Amino acid sequence: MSPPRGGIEPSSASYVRGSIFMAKYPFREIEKKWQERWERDKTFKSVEDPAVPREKRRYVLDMFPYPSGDGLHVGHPEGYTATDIYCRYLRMNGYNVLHPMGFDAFGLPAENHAIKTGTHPSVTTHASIERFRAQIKSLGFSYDWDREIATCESDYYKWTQWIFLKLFERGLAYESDMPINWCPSCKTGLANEEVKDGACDRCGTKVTRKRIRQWVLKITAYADRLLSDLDLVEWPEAVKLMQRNWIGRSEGASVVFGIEGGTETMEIFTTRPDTLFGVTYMVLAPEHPLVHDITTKAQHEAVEAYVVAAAGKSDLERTDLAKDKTGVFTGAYAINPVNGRRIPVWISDYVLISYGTGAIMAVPAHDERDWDFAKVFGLPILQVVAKEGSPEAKIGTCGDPDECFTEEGVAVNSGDFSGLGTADFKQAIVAWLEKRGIGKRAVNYKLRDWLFSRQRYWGEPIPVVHCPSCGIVPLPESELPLLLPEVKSYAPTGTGESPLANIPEWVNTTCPKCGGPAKRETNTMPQWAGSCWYYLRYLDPRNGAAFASKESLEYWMPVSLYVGGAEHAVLHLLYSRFWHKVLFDLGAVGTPEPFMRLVNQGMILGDDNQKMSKSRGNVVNPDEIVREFGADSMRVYEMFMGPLEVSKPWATSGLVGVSRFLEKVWALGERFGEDSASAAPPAELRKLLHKTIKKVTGDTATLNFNTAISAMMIYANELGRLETPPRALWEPFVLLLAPYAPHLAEELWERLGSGGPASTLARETWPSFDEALCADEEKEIVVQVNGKIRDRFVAPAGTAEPELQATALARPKVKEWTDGAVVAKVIVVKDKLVNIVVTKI
RNA sequence: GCGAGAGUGGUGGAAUGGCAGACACGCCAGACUUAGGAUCUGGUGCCCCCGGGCGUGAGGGUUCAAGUCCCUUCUCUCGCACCA
Repeated sequence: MSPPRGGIEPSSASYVRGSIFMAKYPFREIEKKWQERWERDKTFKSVEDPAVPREKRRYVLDMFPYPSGDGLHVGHPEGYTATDIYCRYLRMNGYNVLHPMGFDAFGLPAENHAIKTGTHPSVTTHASIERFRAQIKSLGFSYDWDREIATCESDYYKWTQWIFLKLFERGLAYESDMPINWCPSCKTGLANEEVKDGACDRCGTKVTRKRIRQWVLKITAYADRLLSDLDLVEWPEAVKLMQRNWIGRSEGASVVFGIEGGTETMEIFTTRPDTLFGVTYMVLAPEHPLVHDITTKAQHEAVEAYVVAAAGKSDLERTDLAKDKTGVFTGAYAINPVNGRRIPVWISDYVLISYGTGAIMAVPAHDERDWDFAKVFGLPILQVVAKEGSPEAKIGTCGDPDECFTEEGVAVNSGDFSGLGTADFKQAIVAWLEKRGIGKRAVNYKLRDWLFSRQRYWGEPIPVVHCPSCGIVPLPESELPLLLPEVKSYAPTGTGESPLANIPEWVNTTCPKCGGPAKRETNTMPQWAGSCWYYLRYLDPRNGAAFASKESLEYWMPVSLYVGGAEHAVLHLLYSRFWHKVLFDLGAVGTPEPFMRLVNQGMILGDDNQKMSKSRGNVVNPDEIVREFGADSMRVYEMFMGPLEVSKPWATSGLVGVSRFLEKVWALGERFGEDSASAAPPAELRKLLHKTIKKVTGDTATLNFNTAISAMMIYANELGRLETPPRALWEPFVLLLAPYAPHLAEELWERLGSGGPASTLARETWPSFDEALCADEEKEIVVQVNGKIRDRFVAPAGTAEPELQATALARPKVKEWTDGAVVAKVIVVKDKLVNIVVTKI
């Protein structure tokens, strides 16, 4: 292939129609050629070679995409490019690398599109997958495509269903008919994690409350391990913190209060058992079962009205912090176990039925929310904690407080406990309560069980049947996969029933246990189900007997590096960890955590610094970029924009700069000729080469791609100054560039005559550097007087401090600043600087 | 409100406590050119009496030396938000 030089005819393949831009190098031919060759030769196929020691294996994973109808946007390739560069770098360093790609293919967008257009979601999903795959391939990523998976394929979701059965067997999947978050637009229930600011995370519609039968996964049973095992993984602290906050562990005590004149008792959870003497009222959530039992006749009507009103409110209305507290007195009184005091029991929607016991002891003096409530209803406020060292703390008693004090301090007005510090009091009172059997140490979590069923069509059917005589019966494993049936209408019913409920021939079945007539479960699984374990299927994607063989699990797991967007910090990453731990307990996987290291790539914003969106009209289409500038330019630009982890705006002008760099490299390759082989490399450039190898090696290994590219640009610029680049300076550079611009590098490598038609540089040895050559023989020494730079001179590297000091002090320019002053101190930093501290006379 | 992160030229961004602004875009000047989002060379933080002075959101502090460490404060982004 002889590239055109100078003028290019419009008919040339390098001419891009609709653009006045003309490439100097034929990236389109080059990229096509190498992509075809990699595919033909299966260059990036991963094999479990037992000869490769464990420390030379890496599993590098991208968060797989949901193939939407819109195709890829420029944000997708950012993470994919990062992992691809890293994988190519690892292979050149002798690692055996597993780097797969697949598709998260069940989900609502395809189903909604199907309803609108009448095309089956399976058809649109497969079309989208085709499109995504082609787009991803156009960027030249080194995936092992033989391991591609799609979560909507029955040989994949067979194992999603299998894992569900395991969860069910272990009592981790159960039915419930609690009120749930319901999205009226998506017409399905949502998990807590899918609700953001009271709205559906997907479509933004305000969620309502609905009571329907649901499948729920007992993720709370793993709360403690999900929390503590965060210490095992190398993840961004921000993500760990988000998960810790989401799990929300809090330690305290549960305390039982008796009800006056009755046998009922009321259990509450508190993190401040040291404030028990300050309880002036109690509050039950409106849904609390005790409400009906203890409400007095006189209060019955008011209470009933409040309960009905609360039930009709959305969570958002109930949890709006700005609104005033509301509530109703039940007429009942509880007895404070620590002092026998009689305290009124109220109901209010500021107490949540789903946390703790759904009931609280109210200590208005030391809790903002109780304070607000007490102020609204004129309830007494009794201070029982005083600031350490305050006069109240000393005398152990005090008057009415005029503000709420929520910090720790010293107990007052607390009987024998007065004078104790908060921490000591907590220990003492828990012991006191435990001795009397009316309370104990307790731990509570914000984390709720995971609402797992969706009232929609395009998802994995839940593999259980409902039998009138046997109850809920799981399908035997041999009946998996339970296929998603073809339907004529997959429109959601909106009633809380899945469209599957309308297919009698599918719903009506026989009970696997008793053989009698039974009905299939008609809810489907949420989109998260398939993505919970896909990283395991890549290990052994065609295995019909297990989700993955023991050998493949043992060979590759855990994932060494996982790259994806921060939006999954809680959702996918928490769910996935949960399933993995269940599989670990089953002995099905060998590691407690799936993803050892996690990196979140930053978002690529539009050139207006706003989130890319169709409505803003600032979306950049990667296809156009690849067509006009080539995949290599796209890859290198996305990595050159800035650090991987931060958000940064797209600027096509910046892309042009990168494109020019690659063109310069191509032109350098053109200049490389016969005489290059023997040309002696200039010493300075040889040093620069070794410095560049060192910099690019270090920066690639640590994913600091932007500075690695900068180093390569500097080197290419210097190399460009030479008449003919010597081979010894050129070859290693081509290898350094290879992970970043693989198509261009392969072509240049081939032109170097390095191999036959089947060859590739994908497994060539990464260049090494000579540390001695990276060091400068001469150093520029900066001379400061009182911290300001006044002069500089060159000294041999390693010159001793006293010598540097003497040289600096003798410099005429320095003397101008030190004359007529007393040199108080001289600081010398070897190879760097001399700072002369003077005091004026 | 609570928690986390970030503020550096006209722009994206570089800087183990030791030359602030690498690299790139843009801009200016020149060269080459029928032409150009082409190429090459040089310049480009601000002010200036051309000696120098000032500069990393603002204000303080530690240090011989601070973009970097500490305190205060402002702004922006993200997460959580009556979880007792």
